Amino acid sequence: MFYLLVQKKGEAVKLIFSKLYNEYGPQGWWPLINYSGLNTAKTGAIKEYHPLNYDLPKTRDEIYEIILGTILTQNTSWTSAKKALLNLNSLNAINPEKLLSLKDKTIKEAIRCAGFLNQKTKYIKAVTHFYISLEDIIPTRNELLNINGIGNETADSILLYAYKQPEFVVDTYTKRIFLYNGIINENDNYNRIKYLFESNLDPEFYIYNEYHALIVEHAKRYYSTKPYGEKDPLLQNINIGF
DNA sequence: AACCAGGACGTGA
DNA sequence: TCACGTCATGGT
Repeated sequence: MFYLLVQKKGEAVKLIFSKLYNEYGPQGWWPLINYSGLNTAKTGAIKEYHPLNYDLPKTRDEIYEIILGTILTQNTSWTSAKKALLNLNSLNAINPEKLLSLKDKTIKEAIRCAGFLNQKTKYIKAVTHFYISLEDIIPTRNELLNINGIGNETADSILLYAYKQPEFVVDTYTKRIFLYNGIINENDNYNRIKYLFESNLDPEFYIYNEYHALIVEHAKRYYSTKPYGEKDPLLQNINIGF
């Protein structure tokens, strides 16, 4: 009885991935300003997304840029977070040592546009000290969670997108889509939802990468204004038979 | 004018 | 564990 339900939820997880991928294609996450390789971006130019290129990030500063981005975009639109990153970039501060050489006030003004400037400045400095101490080692999830400012989603985002580790990222959009479609419950916590995905997908980082990015793309279209999901043309009635 | 944005922390049950 | 208030700014 329960087993059948679990199995159907697992099938839905797989089915929704293929539907989203067929609809939107590869998403090219995590966005990077001026990433290494390929063409020429001048200062301020943004190539940002890089579909089907799973080699990024390559450099130490590109990894660092993603870590900065995961904190800057907490409860904030990517548009705002990106502006903050561009401000930091114009200070040459998308580099851990350079960032720590800045005064708090300078950092705060640079990231003001992304909101929560006081706590995000603390968070960024904390993770930067940790990042320098790592010296090219891949951090563990618990190490990340012990840093002030890094919770479940940010830890998984860093592991998945900065370090290519197969850790599924669960965000508010994920909860919204899968709750609306009857695949999770209101009271399912972060790790339970994470397990639903990880136990039904091949543990490949590029699959988790695309799935989370596709969820965000789809949710921005149909799950941002209430009533959430009502106009979703793709997943409507996907839960029939549960 | 209220609501939302690619959340996390501190507190008190 | 878990619900709740708080953190800040920008766009719709």
